[in-house]
Amino acid sequence: MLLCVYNTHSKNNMPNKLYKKIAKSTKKHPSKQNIKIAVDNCIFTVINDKLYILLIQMKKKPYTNKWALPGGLIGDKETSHNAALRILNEQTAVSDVYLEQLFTFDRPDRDPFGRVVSVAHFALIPNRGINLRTISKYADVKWQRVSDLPKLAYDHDEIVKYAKKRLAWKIKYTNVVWSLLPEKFTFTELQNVYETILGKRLDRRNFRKKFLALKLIKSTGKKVMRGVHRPAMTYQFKSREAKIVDIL
Amino acid sequence: MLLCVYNTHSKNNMPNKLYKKIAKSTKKHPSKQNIKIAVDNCIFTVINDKLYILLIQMKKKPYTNKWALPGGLIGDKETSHNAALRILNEQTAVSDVYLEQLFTFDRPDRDPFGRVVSVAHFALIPNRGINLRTISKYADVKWQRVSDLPKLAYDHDEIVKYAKKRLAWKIKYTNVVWSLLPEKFTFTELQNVYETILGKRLDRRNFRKKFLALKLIKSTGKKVMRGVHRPAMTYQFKSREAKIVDIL
DNA sequence: CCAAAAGTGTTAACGCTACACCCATGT
DNA sequence: ACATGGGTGTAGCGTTAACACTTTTGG
Repeated sequence: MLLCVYNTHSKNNMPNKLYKKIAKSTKKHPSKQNIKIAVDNCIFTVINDKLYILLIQMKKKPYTNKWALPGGLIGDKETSHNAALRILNEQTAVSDVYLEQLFTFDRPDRDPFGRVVSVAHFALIPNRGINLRTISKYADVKWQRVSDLPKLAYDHDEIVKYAKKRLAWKIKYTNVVWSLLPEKFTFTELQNVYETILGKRLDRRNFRKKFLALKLIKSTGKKVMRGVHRPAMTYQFKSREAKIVDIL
Repeated sequence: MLLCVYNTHSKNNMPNKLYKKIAKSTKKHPSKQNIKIAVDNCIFTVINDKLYILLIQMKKKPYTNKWALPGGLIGDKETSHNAALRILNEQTAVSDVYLEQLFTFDRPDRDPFGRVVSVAHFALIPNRGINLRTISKYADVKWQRVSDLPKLAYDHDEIVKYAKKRLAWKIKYTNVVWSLLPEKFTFTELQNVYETILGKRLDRRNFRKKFLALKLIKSTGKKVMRGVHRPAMTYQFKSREAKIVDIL
């Protein structure tokens, strides 16, 4: 099942005729404003019950070999949402993604190459055998444990900090967990995601009770072995769409 | 955050098609970007227990005489926050203001004059004898009841809709109410703000109990007459800073 | 038999909701 | 005296948090 999540602010009504009209009339804004606008993605996933974000390694000075969030300028006819999807696709080729606008970072000195305002985005993807690919612009790409982040380029430390907060909130008050999990998962796996993100242990019985009461997931009827012990029932989400539900 | 979820297996898989189109047309990073960046303010206040927002009346075509949110381009060395403050000041001359970034609206066709991305801001100000002033750029300025809004220019309807949601959330889960109230206020006034914003009536005793338990406000010791009935105690906030507290 | 995680209920404390009567004032 | 909003307490209910033993498997 392929899934794209769009927020309502990036409506899909962008007829090409309109682009042309816009292109023709762009001189009507008198200002000599010289600011570029970009997108940076904070992409989370869970691998072996640990939380990771995607980092790229930069080539250009003064950030040579520094790690940073993947990003890039927005196209003239592109929404920031689509720019974020495009950039996400450059590294991951995933399609099953939860994506939302995070915050716009605009300190005038945040980019040494000139004034660039960044519309940071926040993505959650399940770790289903994603093949990372490095594009020529970057030296490398990798998944980095969130609990062990290096100092990042630009103001990306700040963006990640903000994104972590948003993630903790999201997971508590919405059902976005589905976007971090494989299609079938055990209750322990589900709980581990919560414990990792919230940074605290939860009572197994209470967690199970509460989560089942939300009626978001159903048993698949199949059990799975996850080690030398009793097999665990697997579950799946009944529906994969964004909802606001008070979870924990 | 409002979300639309599209399943690409379904018949009407607009997003996926659109995504591919965009991905193709903007594959390479745009070297020369022609996008302006602006700020729009959604400024709330409470007057006589009713919720209002500040609107300006436009002069230029095609929006002549239409109402809109006050806004303007960001200066080359200015943060969007400061731009929002500057613009707020053009109309209101208030200093006691709660201001935060709301969302970045970036539909390519949102501005008929050219591509302008707007970092919408959200402001709450107390109604302490604010004198509105119209600047020459606009035909007029006014406070407009939120329950009775005209159709606005650009995508400002959408911005206001989003801001109203954010306000309802903020008032429930943080202590920002202080920014909508005068220094001293009665419990009924406080409750009226909540009822107006949440759009429902609240039980007087429970509201009082709950709010007092938060220990955010204290009695001033002075009573005030608000009509032909028993005088009411006035209260004030102990501290006027942003906190997250579960209120209602 | 042992280790290791899966699975399962009950109780006590707390918080929330619902609800009705007296008080202080100006006319 | 009366109309108007100000001010107050309690009881029932539902939700949450704390807590321990049995089951299933592979080695």
